[in-house]
Amino acid sequence: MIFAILGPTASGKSDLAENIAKHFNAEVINFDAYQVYIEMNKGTAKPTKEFLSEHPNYHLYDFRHVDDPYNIMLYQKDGRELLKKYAGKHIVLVGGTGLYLKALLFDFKFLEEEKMPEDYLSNLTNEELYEELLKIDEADAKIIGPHNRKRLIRALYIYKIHNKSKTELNENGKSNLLYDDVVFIGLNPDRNLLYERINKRVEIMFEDGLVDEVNELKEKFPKVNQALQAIGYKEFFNGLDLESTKELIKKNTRNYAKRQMTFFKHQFEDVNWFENIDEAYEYATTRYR
RNA sequence: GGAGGGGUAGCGAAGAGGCUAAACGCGGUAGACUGUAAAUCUAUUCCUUAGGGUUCGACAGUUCGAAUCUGUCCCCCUCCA
Repeated sequence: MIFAILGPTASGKSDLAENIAKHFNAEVINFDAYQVYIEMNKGTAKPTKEFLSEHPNYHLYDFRHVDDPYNIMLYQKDGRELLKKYAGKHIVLVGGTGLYLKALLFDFKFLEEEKMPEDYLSNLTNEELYEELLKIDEADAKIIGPHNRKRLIRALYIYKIHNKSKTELNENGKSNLLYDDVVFIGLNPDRNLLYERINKRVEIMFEDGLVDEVNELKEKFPKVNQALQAIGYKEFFNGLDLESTKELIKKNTRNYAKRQMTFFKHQFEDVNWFENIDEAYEYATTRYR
């Protein structure tokens, strides 16, 4: 069985995964875009290094340096290799990056490509980018909208290097589930409760030394920017005092949790939703063996 | 006690007779999503059975018409005593 555990941040996914993995003696594979980085610990709520070293069945955590950015294609490749390797065993997938999970389990195809230059099309205005994409791929342009600069540029870059529009390219990789033994288990705690837990968690991150970790990161990797877009890190660059920074992190995390729910609710079918981890655990362990 | 300034939607804040259910920001809610995804972007936010109904500290006025003008009252802030 492949148990895919999804839900917003601070919903209890990690605990649930740990319990289910223990019960089934399963391999655990992460699908969280930021827990892959070695230098990011406190702010990502990653399992501790001690825990990971004692649990060799945990995969795709803490293995990548922040100056060597990871991406969805690499994730898909690494993840699928692991799924193949442990095909005979129970597997637990946990994480918060819905798109990574989709790319792993569904029929998404990624072509080899050069990294997009940082300043690609930076001379064009949003309107010009939008007009350009409308000509090439009207459907995608309409989905992206005229203000979503980052994704407009990406769509145009795809066309430039692959000579096909995003819509054309995605045709061969529709939303077909590639594995037939996947059980989706979703955690959806009461919103107020979730927000309380998020607030509390951020407090604990600060107590645990998040500030030191961020300072160290800034010092060691002054040029890294991808990793520092993460919530719990980017807020330290706003020139705010510590208390305001903390409140901003709480707010951004709450907003993020909401976005995660939207993605999981709408991008995955056949999810068994639970309000708390006990019900979810009960479901997983009594229904499957 | 004296002199000023102010009370506007969940919060901050514009508006100084009709174009105002009230700009804008924040927060909230809903949504989009195929290579930066903890990213990026969109919609909505007084109530509503969608026809309307109640709003700008309270009450009473002026006016065809008031958040905007007048009076009284209640709060808040600053300065002088």
